[in-house]
Amino acid sequence: MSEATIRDVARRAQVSIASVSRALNGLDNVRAETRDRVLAAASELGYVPHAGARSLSLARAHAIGVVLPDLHGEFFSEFVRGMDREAGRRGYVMLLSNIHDESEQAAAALRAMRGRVDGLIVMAPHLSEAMLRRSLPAGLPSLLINGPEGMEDGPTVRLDNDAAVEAMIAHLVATGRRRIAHIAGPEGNVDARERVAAFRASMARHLPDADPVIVAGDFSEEGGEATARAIIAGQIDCDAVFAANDMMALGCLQALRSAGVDVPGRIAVAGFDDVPLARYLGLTTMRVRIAEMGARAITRLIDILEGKGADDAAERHQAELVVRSTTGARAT
Amino acid sequence: MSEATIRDVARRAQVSIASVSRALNGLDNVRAETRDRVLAAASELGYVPHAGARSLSLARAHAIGVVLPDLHGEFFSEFVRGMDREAGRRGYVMLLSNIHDESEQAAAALRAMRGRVDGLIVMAPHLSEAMLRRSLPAGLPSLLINGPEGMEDGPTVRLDNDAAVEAMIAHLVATGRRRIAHIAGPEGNVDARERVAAFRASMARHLPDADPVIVAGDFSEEGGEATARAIIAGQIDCDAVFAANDMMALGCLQALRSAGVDVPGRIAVAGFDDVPLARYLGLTTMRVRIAEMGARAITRLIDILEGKGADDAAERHQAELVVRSTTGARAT
DNA sequence: TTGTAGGCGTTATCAC
DNA sequence: GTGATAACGCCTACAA
Repeated sequence: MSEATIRDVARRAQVSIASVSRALNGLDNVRAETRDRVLAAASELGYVPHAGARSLSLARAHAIGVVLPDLHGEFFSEFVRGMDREAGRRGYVMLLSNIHDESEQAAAALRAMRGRVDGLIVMAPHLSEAMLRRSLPAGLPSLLINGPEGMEDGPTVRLDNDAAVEAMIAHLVATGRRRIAHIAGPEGNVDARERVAAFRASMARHLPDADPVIVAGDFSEEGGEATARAIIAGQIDCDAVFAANDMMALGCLQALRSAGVDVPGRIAVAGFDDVPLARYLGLTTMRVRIAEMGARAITRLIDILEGKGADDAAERHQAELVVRSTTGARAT
Repeated sequence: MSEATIRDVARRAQVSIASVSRALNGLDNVRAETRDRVLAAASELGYVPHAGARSLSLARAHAIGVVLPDLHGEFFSEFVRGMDREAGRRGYVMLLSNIHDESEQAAAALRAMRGRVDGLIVMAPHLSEAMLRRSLPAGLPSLLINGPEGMEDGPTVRLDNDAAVEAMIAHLVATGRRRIAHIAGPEGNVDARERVAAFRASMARHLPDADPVIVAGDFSEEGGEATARAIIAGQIDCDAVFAANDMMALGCLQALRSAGVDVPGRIAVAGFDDVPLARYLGLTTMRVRIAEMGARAITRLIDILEGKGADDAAERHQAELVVRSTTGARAT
């Protein structure tokens, strides 16, 4: 019942455990015949090396810890898939952990990783820099994804929100929009903050005379619907809505249309992320290649772990403008 | 730089490592003053126990391995979230691994878990029984989710496809449908197979005179569209389509509607899973509470690990009929 | 109450 | 080429 150990294999093959280890790890200083005996014994016993013991002895777990906030749907699954694939390719396993809030629980999740992983990937758009510095285990190399500002002293991967927002504003302006409103994400979120700032900057560049309208939102459909109601009620005057994510854009889109507002005839609607729903409903948006970001994070972290040179770069990934039917030309 | 060990704490607190261990693990046979000295030393050094070493000595890793096929979107993320939450609550971490095909790679992924986890949760709707028996590590308790038939000798969680299909057929029949077509999923998939069989049985019960139409599909939108084309071309005569998952149902729905077919007036469309898109587009479907299934799997596995009695039950989870606008009354 | 020592399953450094 | 043996970091009898 209990698993065979290297000792059992040694006994059965009539050799020392040292030889078993050598044979199984493919070292060349073993006689061919010895190797065969060991291999045979191992397979007869169904022996599988104990990864825990192995990593203790090697001081290498061949595992990386991934700490994520509450992500949803395609975003989460694509991200994890990208990481898992790359990790698997390099011979690492992935230890996944969700953190839900700012509290102790996050620190605990990080602590629980010590001694089981060789490095950490942390996505924490809502954690503060102080919090992060306090709870990141000292000896563990870690890479931050979309982390808070001011943590660029270590390796980092993040979305280039400035370029993305600029691309969208340029598109809206090019298709004749002049009064563009932005639905922002939650304040605690770094991406949301960056997008608002980028929106301001971009608007100042393209439409210096316009007064940029910014509506508060929370990344949920409901936020978009509220904005739509305000537009319909005449409280917001705009000919385009650019939401900080797709769900808000879709909520807004649906509310506008069911109120009989012509989209894109009278008002253009655009989002951010390119969730499947966006494609399905023809929403213009910025596509984020999240699986790729995950894979890159893993690649860089493993490169660091395996000593392919220090790497403290702040890598920015570009989003891609996807024009669909919610931002066509405006009605004249 | 390199992490402090229990020895460093012992030295600093001027006690033996045994006392450190006792103090840190909350055993009561330590003098209060000793405990305080240890705690102080530990926190000064920022000491965090080495989980790997700990699990080697305890023979318990407090980790469970989760092996999944290629799942997508909300299905994957909800499932993982359900498991992660429950695991975290019980003090376990989750080791995630995707397997993509039937080959060696699956066996390797399972092997890589040995010595790092206490138990395994395997979701493998596409692996054969033989394959599974061959590669499941002997000494590792494992629980199968939606596994192949014939593996009910161990603990198991699966969807009750029979009841789900029966509920949907009953609903369709009750709303006046008589010629119901089923779009099946890929043949290698257990759920798809079960749904086809259940469809046959259910049809025989409700409409013994009807000749059940079954169209091949592959769980993708495209499969649904093909079916829609066949219907429009008159190759399939039906007044209702019940697809084995939502994506196919949605593909079919969209193709039908854009060809001007009245849904549900002329043809009713129903799916399976209740993905967010289904809710959004008003698709009638069977809701699968996947997070709950994940949580239950974790709960049961941990109960087994912690010796709360053996548990070889084959637990079936019920899906829930969600009636929306694609299956209203038919036009008369 | 505390400390010493052995063991968990490996790998690596020595001798031989 | 092979075999003892000392780590790796922790827990836990057993002794004191």
